[in-house]
Amino acid sequence: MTTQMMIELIAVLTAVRDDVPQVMTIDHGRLLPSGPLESTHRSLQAGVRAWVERQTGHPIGHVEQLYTFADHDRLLGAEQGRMIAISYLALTRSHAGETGWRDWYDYFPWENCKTDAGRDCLTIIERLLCKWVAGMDNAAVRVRQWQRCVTLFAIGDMVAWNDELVLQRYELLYEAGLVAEAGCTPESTVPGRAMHHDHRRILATGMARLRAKIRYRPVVFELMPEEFTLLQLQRVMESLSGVHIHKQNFRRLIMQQQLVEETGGIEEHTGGRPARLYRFCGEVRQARYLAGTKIPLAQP
Amino acid sequence: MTTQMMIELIAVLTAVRDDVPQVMTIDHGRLLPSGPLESTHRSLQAGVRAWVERQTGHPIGHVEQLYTFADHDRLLGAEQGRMIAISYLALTRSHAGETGWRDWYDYFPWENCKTDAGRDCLTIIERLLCKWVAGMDNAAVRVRQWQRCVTLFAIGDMVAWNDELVLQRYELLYEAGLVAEAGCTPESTVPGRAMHHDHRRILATGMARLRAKIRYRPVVFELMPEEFTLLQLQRVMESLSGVHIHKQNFRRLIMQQQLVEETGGIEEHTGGRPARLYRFCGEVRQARYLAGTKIPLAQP
DNA sequence: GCTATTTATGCTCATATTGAGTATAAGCCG
DNA sequence: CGGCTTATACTCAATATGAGCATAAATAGC
Repeated sequence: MTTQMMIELIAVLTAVRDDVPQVMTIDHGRLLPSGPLESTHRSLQAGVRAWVERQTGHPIGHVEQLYTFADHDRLLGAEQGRMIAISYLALTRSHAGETGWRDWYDYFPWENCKTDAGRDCLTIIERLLCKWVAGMDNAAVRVRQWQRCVTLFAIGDMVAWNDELVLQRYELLYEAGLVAEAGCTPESTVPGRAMHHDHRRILATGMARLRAKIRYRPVVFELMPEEFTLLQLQRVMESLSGVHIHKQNFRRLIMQQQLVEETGGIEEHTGGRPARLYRFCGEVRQARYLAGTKIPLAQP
Repeated sequence: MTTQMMIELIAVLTAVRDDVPQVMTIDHGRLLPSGPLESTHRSLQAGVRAWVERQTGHPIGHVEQLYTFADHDRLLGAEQGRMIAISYLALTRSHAGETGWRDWYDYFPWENCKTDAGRDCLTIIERLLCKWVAGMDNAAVRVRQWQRCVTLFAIGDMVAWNDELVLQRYELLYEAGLVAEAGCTPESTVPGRAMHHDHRRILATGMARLRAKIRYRPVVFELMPEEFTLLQLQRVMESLSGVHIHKQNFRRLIMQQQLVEETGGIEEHTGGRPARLYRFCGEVRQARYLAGTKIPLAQP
């Protein structure tokens, strides 16, 4: 009855470079950093850190658990028992061009609504989903699924785009047969890079978690350099969420929450008036850290 | 190097009975329902459902993953490899007095700030924590730990009580040696029932997750009967969060979000004017479901 | 030097949301 | 009937939010 299991640790390691969110990959972008839990690992987190740091050389800041999977897809041999995958979200500061980093939006172009490429991709998806539901026999099912498409992809502006529904959107596209999870279908009809196994889905889970978390916890600062201007901070937030932010309101909210303090330094090369430099000071203000953070994320 | 693992599934099954949140236990309240993942289970969720329904007879509504643990405390024998525990939060409607149900606040009396018993417990904790930090050598550490106590337990009204920090509070008490996790220390100085292994900690994780989730997703309705009055709904929310809610504002927010619709029925025996009965209608309004829910949770 | 352009930063204003309270309705109990 | 309870509608002030105007201070082109 009871079977022994193999445990695999998988990391969605994210950094932001030149205002583009990136994820660490191996195998030419087809796999996330991952490896089996070993007896030398003192804990699951330690195991993830070991695997990731072996591949990047970076110390990782924030690490948090994402999800534990054990689908029947993940069966090993009949006698060997099942494979269980424990996934983690890890954040690190900007890197100096090591290999393995790939843009988030290479895998999920439709999630980058800020850019023309993202909007074009959404147009394609809209048409394909329309065709998908049109081909359904049952009218009630057709209506319900179209409703789902409309809310998830904000079709027709009836509903606002919700940037946190990365996973739900991916799963809808997967159900509709518009993405190839295993990468073995070269005629995948929606733009975007595929990954092996369910790694693309795990990446979606990590993106969704991070987009949700930056709204109420000051985790963005794990991705920022020691000193930064407020516009740099805003650009990072925007690139992660894929949504525009009203500049003046963003500053207002950041300042009034006292998450940052001036370093006294000035960034000269802004292309305009020089900007003040700030540093994160929420670590010491533990009260505020636990109380949570608010970020204004407006619609395009 | 790579070791095989035993997987244990653990459920924090919650229901609300007579406005008191309860958790399903076994072994006279000393363990959460749990059992090993078996090869007959089609998925992890299915395994949890199987274990829980075997013990309660109830169909469970909402099930969501909480956390996966693999502490070194959880070692089996040297050769047998480690034990991994995957915990789940499960919700079910009110039950008719089966055995095994225990009040949340038997284990965490201090989390029930609404009641006098809860406030008394907090007074005791405040004194004990004060003594704990006073006994520290390093002044800097003492200040930092006292700051932590103040923010987590809202000591001295400098910070508002945050009902979601159940786990952080428990871990602080544990660090301070004020609770006995294994239940083998009869002289545990803080009120509250103990559990075996780390089950009390897992319960804390579940409580924290549920308290956080009811604020932005309509999961409360999983705990409600088919028809209910708005006061009944409010009482359930209050008992889960352990915090008072302003009645009129609560109604306003629930109504304007259109999460419920009138059934046309009337609850006569309210002790005052009869109340209208409502039912949850958010399942059909998927847009609103995905968009999220807001609940006003004020301070005492 | 002057002007257009760019970014930084301060401030205003209408609107929406929230917290708190008042007022009235409609049942029960003695 | 008056006194109690709960239900429900509405008001009002304080805050928060979304959107925009205005000014400051740099650079680039002429």
